[in-house]
Amino acid sequence: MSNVTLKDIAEILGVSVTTVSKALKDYKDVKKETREAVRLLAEKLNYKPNPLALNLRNKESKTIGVIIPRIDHNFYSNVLNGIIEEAESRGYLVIILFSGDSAKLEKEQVELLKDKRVDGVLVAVATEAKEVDHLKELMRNNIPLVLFDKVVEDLKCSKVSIDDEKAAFDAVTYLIDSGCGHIAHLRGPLPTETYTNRYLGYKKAVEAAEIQFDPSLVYVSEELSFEDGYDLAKKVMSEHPEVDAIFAMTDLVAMGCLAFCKDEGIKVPEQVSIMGFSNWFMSRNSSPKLSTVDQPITLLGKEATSILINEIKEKKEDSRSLYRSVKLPTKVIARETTR
Amino acid sequence: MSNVTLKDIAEILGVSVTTVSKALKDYKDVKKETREAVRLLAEKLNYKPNPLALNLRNKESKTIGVIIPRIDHNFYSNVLNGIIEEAESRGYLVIILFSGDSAKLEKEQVELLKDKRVDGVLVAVATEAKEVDHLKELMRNNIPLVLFDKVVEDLKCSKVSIDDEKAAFDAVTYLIDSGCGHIAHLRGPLPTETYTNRYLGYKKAVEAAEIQFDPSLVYVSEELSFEDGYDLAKKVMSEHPEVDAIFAMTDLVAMGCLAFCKDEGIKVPEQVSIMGFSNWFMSRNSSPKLSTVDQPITLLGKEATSILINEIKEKKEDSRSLYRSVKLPTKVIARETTR
DNA sequence: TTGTAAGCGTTATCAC
DNA sequence: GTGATAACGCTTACAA
Repeated sequence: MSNVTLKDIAEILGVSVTTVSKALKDYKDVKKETREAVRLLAEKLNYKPNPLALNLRNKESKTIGVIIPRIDHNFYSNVLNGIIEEAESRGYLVIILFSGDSAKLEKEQVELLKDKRVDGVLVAVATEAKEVDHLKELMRNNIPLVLFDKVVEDLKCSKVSIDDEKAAFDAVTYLIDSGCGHIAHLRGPLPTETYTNRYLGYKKAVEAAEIQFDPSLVYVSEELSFEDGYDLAKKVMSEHPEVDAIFAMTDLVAMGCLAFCKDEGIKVPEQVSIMGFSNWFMSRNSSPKLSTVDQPITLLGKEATSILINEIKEKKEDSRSLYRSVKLPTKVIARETTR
Repeated sequence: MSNVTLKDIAEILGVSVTTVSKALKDYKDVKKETREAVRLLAEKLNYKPNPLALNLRNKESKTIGVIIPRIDHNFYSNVLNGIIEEAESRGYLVIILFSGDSAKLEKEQVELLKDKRVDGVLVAVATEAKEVDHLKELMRNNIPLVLFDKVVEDLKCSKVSIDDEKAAFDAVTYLIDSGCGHIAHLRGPLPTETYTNRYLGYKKAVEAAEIQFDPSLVYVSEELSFEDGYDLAKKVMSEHPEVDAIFAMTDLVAMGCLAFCKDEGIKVPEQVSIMGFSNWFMSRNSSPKLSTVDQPITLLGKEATSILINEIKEKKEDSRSLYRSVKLPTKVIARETTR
């Protein structure tokens, strides 16, 4: 059986609880033999300190909370991978809650975590979350907070995200360098910063190459779905037959484009290059294999967690440092849908 | 600010902590006015009981632990969806740990959860886990345990899984009913029960239709990858040109088969029907759209969690009931790769 | 070198 | 009606 307490050990050995506690923590003021005896018995009884008691005494839970919009999405499950690994290796447990991309639910989850006394919180803010009062409230309560993925600029806390603008810039520059001059861009819904940044990168790359920027080459996919990609590719090709490259803001949409081209007998990449975004594992399984942009997703989770835990430690030592803002670099993966 | 305690309220009101506690819990033996006053102030100060203290007192953590092989896999992230939702709605938080399909790591994670005093544990056992001593140890410690997905038969605890055998039986029967008589089966690696059950379902369906069972029509995919599907389809068609249907144990492999057929100009489903398994979201995005078997994955998570929490409650009341063993039913989704 | 006592926040028990 | 006390398991001044 388990659940051995200090008291149990103390009673068996006929010493006080204090002594047992000290012996186990290598206090110098306990006699060698006593210490040995205690350790031996503790080992034998498989003593493990009760974290519930420690939590209460130390006013910490050794737990961090994570709020993400959803989990059935490759991006977030990979981030979680990094978060959980990093947290575990540093002695923290992770509690996961979903916001379902609803500002209201996000607020409730923050509340729940606060009430549960987690030591710190990691949030990928909901798409529709404009208000950040609940996050400010967290900080007012002196609970370390780190934002990741979707980031709110005017909130004074650490942030970790992908450098979407540069990623898109690099991807489009790659297309241009490979000889494409009429590049269409399929972007995501407007209010989302991620997609706006990718769009901005596209625009800058085009302009940097001294190609006239043509707004009519930018299309919006609302659903970010395979079907959207298929339909939009059709639209692009009929409205702009001169197009020789499509840069889609996510792989699934790019694969829709690819399917359309195959169905229409449009040669990829000879006639039209296709560049995706995310390096989703399925992108390796298309034929031709999709070129895309790789994001260090797991690293994103690790990094955010590492910063958060550092802030938790700093808080305990009253040595608060400046908030960090990290943008992780990406890499263009040229496979077979680009020249 | 937060972190208001009973003591704070008591001091302000000039009553004892006991009275405050009672007032807040609707004890009948506290005067109406006192109760009102306490509640009002508690509300105003936004008092929230400190769960760390409650945990210690009640010897429970209101937390359940989950061990899964990995998270970057559609199946497990969907299960987690169900687990977290159900747990949250019943007042429990969820801690997630990975086994990486390693028996050794799984053992360590179980240990960690035990030390952390979670109230119950949910495990999808690692593929290579043959030994279950660590799980037995949990039960010896009287910590409720529910197994899900991969299940170990000779362990006395509740289990929730998909009825793989019946699912495969139904899928293959569908193929037979649609006129296929030479059905190849692509199964997963041998020691895994899931794949063996699907294989058994395939075999039974064939035999039930009085078709001579031919072991050479069964192929093993070690990697469960798209490429495996592609290569295996090639092998099947060259070794058994008479084959008019392929039943693959997972959608990704089925999509590999489909890609091979397309490349070779084999008409699907006219010449060869293809049936996948899992109803992975991408299966809707192939052309033709993949027929498959839908599994109630999120429900699996919900169900396992519900049973676990019930057992936790029963344990508190010393009213242990029998272990439940649930097999969730599946559904054949006939799309365009079957007749 | 060892032990006593207080405290973390809560609640159940028993006096008053 | 109300409150003092003990207890959950652990740590740490402070005494002895």
